[in-house]
Amino acid sequence: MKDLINNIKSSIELSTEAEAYLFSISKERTFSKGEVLIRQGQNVNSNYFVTAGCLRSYCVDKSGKEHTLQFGVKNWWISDYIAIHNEESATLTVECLKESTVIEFNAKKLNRIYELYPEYEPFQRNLLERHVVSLHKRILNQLQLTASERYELFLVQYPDIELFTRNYHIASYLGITQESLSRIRVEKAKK
Amino acid sequence: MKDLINNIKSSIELSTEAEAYLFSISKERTFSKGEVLIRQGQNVNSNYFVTAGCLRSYCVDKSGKEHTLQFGVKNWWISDYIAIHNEESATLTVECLKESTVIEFNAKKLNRIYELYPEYEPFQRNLLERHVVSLHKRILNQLQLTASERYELFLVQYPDIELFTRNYHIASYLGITQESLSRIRVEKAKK
DNA sequence: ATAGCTTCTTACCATAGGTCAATTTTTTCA
DNA sequence: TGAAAAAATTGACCTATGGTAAGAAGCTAT
Repeated sequence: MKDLINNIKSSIELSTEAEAYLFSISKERTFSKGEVLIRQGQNVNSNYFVTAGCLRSYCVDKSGKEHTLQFGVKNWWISDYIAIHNEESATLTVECLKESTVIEFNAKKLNRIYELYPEYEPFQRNLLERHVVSLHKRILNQLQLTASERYELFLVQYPDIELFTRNYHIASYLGITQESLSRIRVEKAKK
Repeated sequence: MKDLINNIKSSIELSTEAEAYLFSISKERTFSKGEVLIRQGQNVNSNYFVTAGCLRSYCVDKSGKEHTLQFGVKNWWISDYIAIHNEESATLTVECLKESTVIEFNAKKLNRIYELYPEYEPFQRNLLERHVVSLHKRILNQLQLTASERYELFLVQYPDIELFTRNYHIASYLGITQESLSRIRVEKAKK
């Protein structure tokens, strides 16, 4: 929880009251590899701030294939924002890829922080702006790069993630099959 | 400009002072087909709210291919948010696809509205949240749908856009070539 | 340590979509 | 309105990536 408070305080001034509120609506939790935090189809009540470990959010299409939307690593937030924003049940599943510690927020209560402590707004705005920028970049990369270029870039963006992800986690993030990723790795090793 | 004020007032309460500030940092402008509002490589000073018409933002890759990031239609904002947020020169070009009316904001001055009139924050937060949600959906669609499924979805999302876009505008948004889009249309017509 | 999973690799073939080039259609504007 | 330019279509061929299936390698739990 300290991690998050520091993270927030590095960009805005947070009153003791607001800090106390954040405490009161959250809970530090630890999940082990394979555990599911949010399950496609069920209600989404939580928004998670990752303090350690690695998680991912993905959806499963009609043919059963998984598609990874996001990896959640230290100091990132993860949840199903489509569901939260539209007040629908989850379109995504969030699962834990290695032992992780997160701060679980009640999404509805977190959303009330803006009325209660408007000082929090700039923090969230900055977060959302950065998120939009990274999504824009991801879309442009998907449009213009080949699979192996996307993989190279992925390795730069998430340097250690290969240590605790399965091949198909990465492949399904890049938009290719695990077999193709395997072939790409072989080609890369040849050089 | 009325359009925008109404748009804002439909979700938040806006003081007369804040309204006056918005007026003071913006200017209604009209662009005709083919005009460029922001050019890749140059400085980005503006953020545009579209009141009529249609624009698009795109980047050009090393091999000269264009990739459309976004279409800007009535009541949407368009600019190069990568450049604005990172304070870099433009990675995108924004061009006008048909005669359009926009409200041009000075991006830096618009950014000061949060200190001056914090009441504006919830409006922007809602906008950013919706934007994030639509980008998440777009990424998931790109990962799981075929080219022709993406085209069908596109037609639902932007019903009238085919009237004033070129084939390759749409193709480069969907991540295919214009030739492929042409073939997809032929197949669709056969049914 | 080893049985039993899960994941990864590899080989072969299939296919969606890309490339190039010629032709037709549409748009633009003098 | 009609010539020139731009865009769209089409055909022949190509390539990156997918699908399937079998075997190899890695984990996990007793």
